[in-house]
Amino acid sequence: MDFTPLFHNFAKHITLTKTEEKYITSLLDFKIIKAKEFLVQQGEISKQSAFVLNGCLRGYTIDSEGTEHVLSFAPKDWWIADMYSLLSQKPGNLNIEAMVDTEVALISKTNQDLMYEKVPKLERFFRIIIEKSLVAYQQRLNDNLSLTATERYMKFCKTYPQLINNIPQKQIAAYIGVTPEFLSKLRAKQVKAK
Amino acid sequence: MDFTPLFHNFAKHITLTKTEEKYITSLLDFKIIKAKEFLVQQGEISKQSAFVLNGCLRGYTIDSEGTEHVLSFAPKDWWIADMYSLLSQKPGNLNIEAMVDTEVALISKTNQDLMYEKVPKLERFFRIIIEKSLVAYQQRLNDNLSLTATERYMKFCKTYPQLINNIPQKQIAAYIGVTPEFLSKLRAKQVKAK
DNA sequence: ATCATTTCTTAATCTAGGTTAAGTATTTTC
DNA sequence: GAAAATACTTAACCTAGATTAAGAAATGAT
Repeated sequence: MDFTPLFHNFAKHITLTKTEEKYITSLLDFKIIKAKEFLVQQGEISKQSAFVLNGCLRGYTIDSEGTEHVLSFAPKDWWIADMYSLLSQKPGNLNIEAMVDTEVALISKTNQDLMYEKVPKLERFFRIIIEKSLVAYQQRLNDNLSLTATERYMKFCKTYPQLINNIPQKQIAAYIGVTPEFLSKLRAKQVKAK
Repeated sequence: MDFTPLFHNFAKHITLTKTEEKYITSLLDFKIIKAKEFLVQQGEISKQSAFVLNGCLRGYTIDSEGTEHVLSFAPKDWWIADMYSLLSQKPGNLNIEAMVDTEVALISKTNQDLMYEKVPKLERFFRIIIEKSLVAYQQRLNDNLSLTATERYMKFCKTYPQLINNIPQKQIAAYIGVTPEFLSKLRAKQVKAK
C-alpha cells in the first residue's frame, strides 16, 4: 500500500505540500488485481480511474464478431480508465484486465471531483496528462490511417520495447490492428530479411 | 470581431465574471482565414489554438505517398490545434486549412499559459473539453479497428449530418480511411439497396 | 457563357491482409 | 511432470478495399 510512485507521477507536473499529499492519500483506494481479473468490464458504469503502481493492465473492446481490439496497455506508472463511461456515467464498452498480478491506486469519480475542489492544482495535472494522452491517440489514429501493418509493428516495437518480449503476440496484433496469423507472417519475413 | 460564441462555449462548463471575460478578450486574436488558406502547415512549430466563430476548418496530414488523412473537421464552435506541435514546440505534421472563409479566435500558447495563471477556472474548462476530445479519438480509433468501411461511413453520416452534403466526398473518404473511388462504390451500392 | 479545374463515377485488375485449418511450441494447472 | 489449455506458425485460399484509367458532372474563374 505504498503510493509513492503516484506522488512521483504528480511531481512531474505540479508540486504538492505534505498536507495535500495526505489529503489525497485519504481519497485513494488500493487494490491488487490478480492476473486475468478485471478492473472494469463492458456494460458496467465506470466509477473510478486507476494508476498502476506495478504490474500491467490492458484496456480492450470486443466487437460484434467477438474479436478483441486493444486500445491501451497500462504498465507501471500509467493511468487507465474507461473515460467514456466515467464521464458520461453510461455503460461502457471497455474491458480493463490485469495481464499479471497488478497493484493499483484507485480514485473514484466522486473523490476526484472533491480533489479538484480542494486541490485545484490537480486540474492542471490532469489537464496535462490528458493532453498528452490525446496527442498519443491522434498519432495512433494517424498511423492506422497512413501506415502498413509492418510499419505499425515496427513502431510498436520502438514505442514499447519493454512489452515486446513480455506479452503474448496476439495482444500486440490486437493493438496494431491485424490478425495474429498475419503478424506471425510479418515477423517470419522480417527474420528472413536479416 | 465578435467573440460571443466563444464565451457561450466557456459558459457550458465554467462561469466567468465580466472582468474575466474582458481580460480573456484582451489575450485573444481575431483572424479571417480565406477558403483554401492555412492556419498551420506541416513543418511549422504551432504557436496557437483556434476556436471557430463561423465557417469550417479541417486538420489533415499528408503521408509519404502524398495521400491526405483527415484527423478532424472543425465547424462552428469547435476548437482545433496541432496539439503535438503546440505542446512539444517541435515541428508538427498537421495542416489546418479553411474549407470556406472562416473566422477564428486565436489564443497563443504564451497567452493561454498566462490565462491559466490569472483565471485558474480555465484549467477546468480545458481539462473538460480535452477529456471529451480524448473520448472521441478513442472511439474513432476503436471504429477504425473494428468496423468495415461501410459502417464507418454510416456512422460518419450520423455524427456529422450537417457536413455530409456540404463538403467534398473525397474529404469524407480521407476521414473514414478509404479511397474516394471506394467510397463512391459504397454509396452506389447503398442507393441500389433502397 | 466558356474554358479550366476539380470532383465524382464506373469498371477492370491487383494486393495487403483476412480466413480456415492443421500442426507445433509453450504455459498452466493439478 | 503429465495433461490440458493457450499461444504461435505455416500454408492454401479468399476478399475488402486499393490502384489505374477514362469519362461524366459539377464548380470556379474570366
